Amino acid sequence: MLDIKMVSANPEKVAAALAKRGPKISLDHFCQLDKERKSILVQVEEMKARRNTASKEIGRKKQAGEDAVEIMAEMRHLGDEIAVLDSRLKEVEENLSQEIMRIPNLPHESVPEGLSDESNVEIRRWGEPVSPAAPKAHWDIGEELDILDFARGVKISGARFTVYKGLGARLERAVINYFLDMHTGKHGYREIFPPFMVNSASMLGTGQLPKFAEDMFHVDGTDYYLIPTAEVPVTNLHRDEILDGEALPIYYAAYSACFRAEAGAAGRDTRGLIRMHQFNKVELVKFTLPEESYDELEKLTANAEAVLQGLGLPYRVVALCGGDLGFSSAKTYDLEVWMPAFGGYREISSCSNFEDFQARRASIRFRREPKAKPEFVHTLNGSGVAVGRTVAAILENYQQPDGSVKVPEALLPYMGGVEYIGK
RNA sequence: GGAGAGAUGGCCGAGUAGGUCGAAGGCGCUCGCCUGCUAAGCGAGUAUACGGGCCAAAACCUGUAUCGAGGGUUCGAAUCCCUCUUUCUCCGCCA
Repeated sequence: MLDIKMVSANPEKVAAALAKRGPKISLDHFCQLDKERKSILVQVEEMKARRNTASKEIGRKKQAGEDAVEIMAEMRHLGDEIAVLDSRLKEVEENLSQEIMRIPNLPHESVPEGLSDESNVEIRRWGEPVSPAAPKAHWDIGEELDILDFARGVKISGARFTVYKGLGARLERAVINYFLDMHTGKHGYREIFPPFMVNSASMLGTGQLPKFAEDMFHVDGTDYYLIPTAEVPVTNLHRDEILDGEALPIYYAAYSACFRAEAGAAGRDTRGLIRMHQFNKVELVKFTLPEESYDELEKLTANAEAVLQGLGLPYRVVALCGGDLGFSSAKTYDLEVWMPAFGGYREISSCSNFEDFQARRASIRFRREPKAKPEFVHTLNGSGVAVGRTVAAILENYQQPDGSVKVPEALLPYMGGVEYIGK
């Protein structure tokens, strides 16, 4: 969330920055609530101050054996009035905090103008997209080789679930390990294996709640949600903490299964591994000094790119325009991998700098010096990268004329030396 | 799941017949003094949020709230009552 003080002091500036995201986001209601809150606060605090002095006076009188009945009666009235104002204040504050949580992050100045993904700007490409004459889609390859079983996924669970079998299951596991090993090795991230269910406070901390409840799976009768990404548990690791400035930046890499309801995606990507209710992902999360977060975003993106390069998968990097930017993000690069059967690039990673937007909501701070005032850290995260989509890309990019799939060299150690699937 | 005991400031730890307790004391930390350095010693200071004084900040002054969270009783609650969360110990169950 944004800083309430900052918004209320510069509503025009904030509105102008938000305009980049598209349809006007009105701040009028927010400003009005903020004003109301302050005026009630001034009144009620003055009344409480009076009550506090009077209460002390009563205590003093009683100890001195004097009569205090009159003041006590007076204070009873005042107490009633305070109660009324307090409850109104609470109501206003609740509305205000809902209102501030509804306002998205301000896009960074470098974010391209534009309202749809068509305005996203390609930054660079890596690798030569090569497609066989008649490329097969990964779901056909997977079924022909009997390593993906969509029909049985539907039977035992439902649409958007699949079963990996044999070398398919092994390939998925190999990719996970390859990613983790590269990030925790060469790239210097600390490995985290988080819970796959978190409480609502964590979901609020990273911004999935209150706005996006319908995108998640909730465990009935509990306060638990299935995580849509490891970003949630890993970023919340330091919720309500004050970190030592010396410890920054902190780099975490986490594998997790991810669960998404995909409400509103009916009919999209119904075949294959692209859009599942459950998928695997290795996520990169950083906590950094504010002045370093944009450098760190570049490095984070490069780290995500490195695994695609290591696998020899062609991809491109795209800077999201204002209209395509996620709610909490100030700037995002998407990595899109080449999918031969699709004949185009598909998103496989999203790397974002949230600046202090998540940190403020989750109260993640640091001190530059031991006695210095706490400041909010900047948080970043990026997929490093989506595993299911990577497997899909491998199947399509490494398909052979004889129907088999060549295993990328980097994965050989993880595949027990198997060089081809289906041979 | 059952029984019992806890949850206080950066840390440790007082504080239950409700009143001057934002909270003793200690440690740590900061600044100053002092001893030729160090150690010891002396003095002062040392929470956060949100308001107001000054709608340009900082500093300062001041108010309110905060002793796990929420609610209640009361003129007044760290202290009493209720609910919840959580930690520890024991029992049961389980991977």
